[in-house]
Amino acid sequence: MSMRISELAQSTGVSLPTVKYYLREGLLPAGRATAATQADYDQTHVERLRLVRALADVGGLSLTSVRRVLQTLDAGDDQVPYAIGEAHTALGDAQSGLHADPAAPPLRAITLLQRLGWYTYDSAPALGQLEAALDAVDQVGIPPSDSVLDSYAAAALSIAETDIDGIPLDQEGAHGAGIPGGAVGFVVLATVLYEPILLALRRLAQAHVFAQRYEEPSRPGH
Amino acid sequence: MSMRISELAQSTGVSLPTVKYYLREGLLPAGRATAATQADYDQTHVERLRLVRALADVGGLSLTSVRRVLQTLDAGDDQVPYAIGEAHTALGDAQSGLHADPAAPPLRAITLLQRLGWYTYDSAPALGQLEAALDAVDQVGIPPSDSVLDSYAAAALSIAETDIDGIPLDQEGAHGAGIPGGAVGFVVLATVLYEPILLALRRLAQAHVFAQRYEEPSRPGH
DNA sequence: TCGCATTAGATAGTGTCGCTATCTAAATTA
DNA sequence: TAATTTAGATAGCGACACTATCTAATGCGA
Repeated sequence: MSMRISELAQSTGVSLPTVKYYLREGLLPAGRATAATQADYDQTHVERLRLVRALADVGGLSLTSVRRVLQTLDAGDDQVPYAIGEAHTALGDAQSGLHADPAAPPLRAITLLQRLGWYTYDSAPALGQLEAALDAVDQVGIPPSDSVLDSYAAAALSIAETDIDGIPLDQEGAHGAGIPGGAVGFVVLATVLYEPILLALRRLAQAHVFAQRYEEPSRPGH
Repeated sequence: MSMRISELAQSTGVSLPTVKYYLREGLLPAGRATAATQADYDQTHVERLRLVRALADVGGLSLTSVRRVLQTLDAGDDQVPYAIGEAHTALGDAQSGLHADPAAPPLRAITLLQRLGWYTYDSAPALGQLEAALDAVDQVGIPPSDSVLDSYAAAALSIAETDIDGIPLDQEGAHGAGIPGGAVGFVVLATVLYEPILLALRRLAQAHVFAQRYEEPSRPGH
């Protein structure tokens, strides 16, 4: 299904100048050139473009991080045991401006994981993120108790099991042709794109629990 | 404990020009003026400044969102039943660039909540966020099954219960003097600042589950 | 008391990010 | 053939979060 650049823009809702910009930035592969001023695009471009927008808008990644994720996806290294590591490396510390002192070892995070009995590999970017988050929260004066951390960890573990269960074992996944399948691809996408779902559900659950506990005839909200 | 602006900057690790910028932007209250070119700052300023940095850096909020959160905190409306609503309103859609069509009702989100039997109040910003996230994830080709959503929801519910349990019932909370206590304050801060902890734990849990399942004595061959 | 550093307050400049606009020459399509 | 579209290049723009500079007043130290 061949299309021109203007159709590609139209069918994804992305403006034409932006499509050109993504091409320049290497976020979208060039079309098949048919002449000096003409190129053909197809369904893979549509899917790739939608993926870029999803990672940027929903996942909140910078275009630099999007590019890194796409590279990991394209590498197609579908060795399941490495998928998580590669996924998290691709995401890097893109998630937030958490950096603390990258030199200092994330002691509190490591201590917590040991208490939980979780496997750790020291270079995990998430360790640094966890450490920075714990530090910040302490400084603000609302340090989570160990039991709160345990609750969070238990919930995180259950989510992670759901995530891992979802990994497609057949190499080429079910998703679109513009998006490499396999374990790495799935893990990257699920990690980033299910995140906002989880966060939204947490907030909705807060409202639900709240309503239940403080049930009153009059409605909250405004 | 009185201090000058340069000490305030020093003791928080924020550059002096940035402190002045925050003062201009209304993110930090002015010091007590002692003369035309002199003002005193104290511990509340230190705490407020740390809070601003935590919300911005760890929570990933824009300074505009930070200002909104601070206003909610300062309003000091500690009516427990409204805390969640106000907290989420203050956070608004600051979390990500999720906006979809704000006119269209978030049908899928509402349907999901009904299936879960969760209380909904229609204006919840999180509903729109959930809807946008679900849409995006579908378009990319990795739609979550109902059972995945149920798992996520169960985990979210358990986290929310932990969150609500943590609300200090005594009005003025235990945290610093620069940070209003009470239910609204706690909920706002816990919602934003525990988020990165949860996300980091999820990733670490993924690595843990992964390691357990694919445990192998030697490196897997090719 | 002299003199230098610090300060408040105002205004202007900087660098990054994610586009958006314009231009040219070639090719397509009507 | 004339109008439109395109690739490719270059330049501009608006938001954001600072950062720098200036002025006049003040503190504080010797």
